[in-house]
Amino acid sequence: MVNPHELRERGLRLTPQRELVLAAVRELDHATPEEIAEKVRQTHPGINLSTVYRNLETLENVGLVQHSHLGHGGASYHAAEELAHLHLVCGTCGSVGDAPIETALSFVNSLTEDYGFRTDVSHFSVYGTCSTCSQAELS
Amino acid sequence: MVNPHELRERGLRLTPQRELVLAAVRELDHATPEEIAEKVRQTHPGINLSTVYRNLETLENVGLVQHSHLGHGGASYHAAEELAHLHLVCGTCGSVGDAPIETALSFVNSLTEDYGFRTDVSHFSVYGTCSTCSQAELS
DNA sequence: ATGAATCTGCGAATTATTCGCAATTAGTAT
DNA sequence: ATACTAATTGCGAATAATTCGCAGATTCAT
Repeated sequence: MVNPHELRERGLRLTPQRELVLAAVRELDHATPEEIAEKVRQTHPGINLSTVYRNLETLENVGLVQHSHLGHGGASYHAAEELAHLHLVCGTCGSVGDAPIETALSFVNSLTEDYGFRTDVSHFSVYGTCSTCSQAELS
Repeated sequence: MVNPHELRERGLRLTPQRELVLAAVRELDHATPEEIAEKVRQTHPGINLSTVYRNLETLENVGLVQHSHLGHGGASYHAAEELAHLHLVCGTCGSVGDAPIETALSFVNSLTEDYGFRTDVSHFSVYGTCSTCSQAELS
């Protein structure tokens, strides 16, 4: 899951913790630091939460992982190579749906044209009500 | 600034703290609970931060105020009657720009059509890089 | 004026994240 | 292999933001 060279090439040391954090991010997809720590503990029970936070930051700095802000505000991490997509966060049930990034293309383009604002699509979140909860409201 | 009846009509008691919190939200526009407390303290020095939090929640429940999540995650409150607009949050300098809600209209519509997802535009945030920071990057 | 329910203040509890520091470890030079 | 330096880890404490419990105060209907 983790090629030692991808870390060394970016000037990072190869530690078991770091490799496991990266592997966990890749396996879990959109996980909180706490969830990532949980996953890592399956093979490395002693890992400290601070170490997870620090490695996430380090891995993000070298471009191997990214984070996005979903509903509540707590950051959620995913592998950089993962296809970027939109997050549809339901404020009622808390579910997070996905939509292809192309859906936002013309919207993103108009922000660039009109305001010079370059939207970071991977960091982008949409809040609202999912179809399930919308229907439940009617009854 | 605050008509007593708007609170009573919604089943809320009229307390100085509550009125001041609502007035502060209306004056400040997009303020954090801490900033709102600060404002209220100008006329009511003793107000407790918990009271501010509780009143914001109460006022939101009856539809007088709303909150949105900007950059970092901390909630920001504004009056419900305020014109809704998009927030363009710059991840580099932290500035928050505005754009008219119409910019997102077709985007919002396609989410509804394709996914049944009803986007809550007032809760909507766009992350990216503002034009100033974009230009600074080039040098 | 009285009473019940609502609010407030206060301090403690939570949750999420960061920090300082000493001990350990990885990678490099010998 | 050995030794050295800098990066990294674990740990516990520090912060920051928010929530909670509870006792006393206040609002509002009677």
